Amino acid sequence: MKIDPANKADLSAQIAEAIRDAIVAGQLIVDERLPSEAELADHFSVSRPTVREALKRLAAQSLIRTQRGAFGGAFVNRLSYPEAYGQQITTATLLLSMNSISFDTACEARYALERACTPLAAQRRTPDTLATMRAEIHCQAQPGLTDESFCASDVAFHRALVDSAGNPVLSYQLAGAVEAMQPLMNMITFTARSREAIVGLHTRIADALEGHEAEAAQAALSELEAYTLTLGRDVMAARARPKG
Amino acid sequence: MKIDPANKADLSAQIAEAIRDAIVAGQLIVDERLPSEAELADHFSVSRPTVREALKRLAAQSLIRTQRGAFGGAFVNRLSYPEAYGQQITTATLLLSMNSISFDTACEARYALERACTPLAAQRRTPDTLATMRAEIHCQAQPGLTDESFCASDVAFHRALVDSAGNPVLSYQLAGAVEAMQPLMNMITFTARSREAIVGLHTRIADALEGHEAEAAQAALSELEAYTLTLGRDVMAARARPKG
DNA sequence: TGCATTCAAATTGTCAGACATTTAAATGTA
DNA sequence: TACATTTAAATGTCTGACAATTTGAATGCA
Repeated sequence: MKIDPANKADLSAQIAEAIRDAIVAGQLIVDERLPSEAELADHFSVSRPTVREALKRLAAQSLIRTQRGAFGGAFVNRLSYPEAYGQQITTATLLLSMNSISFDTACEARYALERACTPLAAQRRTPDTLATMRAEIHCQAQPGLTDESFCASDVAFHRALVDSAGNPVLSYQLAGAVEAMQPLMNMITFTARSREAIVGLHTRIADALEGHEAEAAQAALSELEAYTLTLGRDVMAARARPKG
Repeated sequence: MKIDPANKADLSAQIAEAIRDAIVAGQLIVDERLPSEAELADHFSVSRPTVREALKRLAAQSLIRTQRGAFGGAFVNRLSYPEAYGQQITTATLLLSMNSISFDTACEARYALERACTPLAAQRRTPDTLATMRAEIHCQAQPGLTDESFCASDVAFHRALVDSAGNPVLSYQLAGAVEAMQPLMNMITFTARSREAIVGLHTRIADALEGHEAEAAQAALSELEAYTLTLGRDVMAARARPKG
């Protein structure tokens, strides 16, 4: 973990990068303690606040954790799946909300990725993930549900579908695609009829996975994509219309 | 953007979270200027260094950018694709390297996701992405290439394959899956014979995309997955063997 | 000796004030 | 008008200090 060149900009960013590089390169092992802030300040010839700003940058990325007290300090953090999930979701959500992505584009990406999971899910689905899907389907069929709660349950169903594939890397990668859709889905008003249609397709997917029928699941998923697209387009058309 | 409760821990984290929530909730628009550090310090009743630590946390996540000078300050940053790519890649790479993911699991996830792109890629591939794939194939056929350069070119090929789908959301989601595999692939020693096989499969994929043949591309991709898996397993077996 | 208590040291968290640097607007001048 | 200078506002950095927290060792007592 070395020095900064004669660069003149943003010392804390440079220091953070140097430490990050050391972690990524494996020079700092998980749970290893970094030098104290005072030692780091001395090493990089900067003041302690500057070092602290650098450490906070790393903490924001879950690369380190800090502990107060004697023999405390900053430690290289094992990036856990929940932490990675969280970052993935907030990043994906912001990317979609800030870059005027069309509903179609986001929808296409989400369903393409989910279809990638169905063959594995049909093969490996567990009683646990099936039960989750059934429970969410039951929840979606409740009459008094708000649109927002319906969307939340929809997301939970799709998450269970992805988890059925039994591949944690896949679950991590899909977390963003599934969760980031929720704000877009929340713009849709779900009529009783559209809810019924969605619940029916969800049931077909769960049935297919339970019966280890990959193609049937994929077909139902594609139908769901097409139906979601029409719902989204209706919303856009209604917005474009001159009068309410 | 409001107050902190009577919580006693880590003011800078609380402040960062409050501002982040305001951004995610849309209370702070892209390119909007945040109050100055002094004003924020006053608003939250903390000192300026504490505010600065909070702002550095947000800067590390590309949520804000800062500008010096008069009428400078912190501005809500539009999360661009390149920035999101970068975060995606480092997070995915660390997740894989720190959690003892098996080669098989990572490989399965990567190829499942790539297969999700091939139908779209076969439909929308452009002369540009095809040219990139051809160029990388040509590069991979060079005799004097190091294993590392071969891997780098392999990653570039797959990235072009993903980009062929013409869906930026998909490209973003796949960035982590594709790039994070590179360290794992770097452990493999590519013989002349295995390189030949891979180049052959890459060529089949490129040909299939050029001819808009989705199934052929998918078949070649599946063969490539199987072959990559055997290469990875050979490495693992060689490591497990008692003597060199 | 054995155990509980106390104390000291190390380290992060926070604060206050100051100065340096950068940038753009305002001002002055030819 | 066009250009140079000044000025003000803001971030970047430093110094020094104190508070809070945690651990380990020293201490006191039975």
